Amino acid sequence: MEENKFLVIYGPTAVGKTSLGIKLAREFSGEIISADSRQIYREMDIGTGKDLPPGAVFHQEFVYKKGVAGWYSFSGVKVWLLDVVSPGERFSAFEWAVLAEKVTRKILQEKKRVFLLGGSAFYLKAFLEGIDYQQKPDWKLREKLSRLSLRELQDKLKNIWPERWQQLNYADRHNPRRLIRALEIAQGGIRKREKKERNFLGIRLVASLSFLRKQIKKRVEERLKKGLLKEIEALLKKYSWESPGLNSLAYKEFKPFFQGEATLEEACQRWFLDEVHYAKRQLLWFRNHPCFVSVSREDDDWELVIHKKVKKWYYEKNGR
RNA sequence: GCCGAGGUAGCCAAGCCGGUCACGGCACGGGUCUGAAAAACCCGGGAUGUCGGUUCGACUCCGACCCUCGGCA
Repeated sequence: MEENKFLVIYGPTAVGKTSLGIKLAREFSGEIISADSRQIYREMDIGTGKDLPPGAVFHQEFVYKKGVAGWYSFSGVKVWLLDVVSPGERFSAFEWAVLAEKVTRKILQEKKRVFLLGGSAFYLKAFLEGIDYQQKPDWKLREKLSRLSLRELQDKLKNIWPERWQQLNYADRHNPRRLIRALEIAQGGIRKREKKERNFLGIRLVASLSFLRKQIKKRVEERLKKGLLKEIEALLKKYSWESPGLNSLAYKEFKPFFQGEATLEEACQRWFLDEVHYAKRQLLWFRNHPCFVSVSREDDDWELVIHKKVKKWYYEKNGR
């Protein structure tokens, strides 16, 4: 098996990545690593759309720091990195990339191909290209800095790390999170890390917004029927609205409802819109990346086209 | 029919006593992204119900009309 020849399947929510991934994995004997920043949370199945097969059993393989790595079988295909941490736990793109790396080795040991599949672009990016600076999140510092005004954060960064300030674009200079992160790196001494270079074929499965709107609408209704509200109630018994996991689509929108400040209908409307906005933002990633090919889900031959690309990727030299 | 309230963008909504290209929010469109990313942030286009009147000048004042809402009948 070709080492380090990854297949990446990326696309907006509700475009149909998972079923595509399972099909391809079966045919090309792959195992899937889920790149989903919300499905890493245990106990959050309906809202995050894990779509676990009925009676699916979690097979734990190893524990690394706070994360548990294991797999579920989807029609015979192993899907890794679901249910990694509890909803009360913070997680990061970097930590995900580390786990994904470890899982990768397991999969290769089994002589299987590695498929990375998911909609969390930043997670994929962290795995595929690495993250430049090494500096762990310092939540105490972040909390302290978050009390400063935008202006103060900007001035601070200009003083402490002027080069970084220069690099930031207009949008980021107004983004407290980015400024805080930059200050966090600066106070840690600015340690650079080597860039990663992965050999991969990226499939970017896309669709028009009107198509996605329809799909999202369906999903929203399905998930409500499946008992999303009950799932949230159960979560609230153990966690709170402040828990990292609960700050997810399909959950956070129901906070006003559960607190009596909005009707169910209003909450659902908000949720639907948030999902659409999310899909729109997802559509922006990787669209000009040289290793990604974009295929529209609305083309009649989309599956065929992808199939050919994958085949070429695995069986032909320089097949991209 | 009478009384009261009101008609500002797709929706919600500011606009004291008339004076630069009419505040915002949501939606919509376009983007950013290096350890919170389903996050956070940036940019953009659109509006004064209709007809008259007063005035140098009206979203703002007056009149009529047309709608909407609440109450009385």
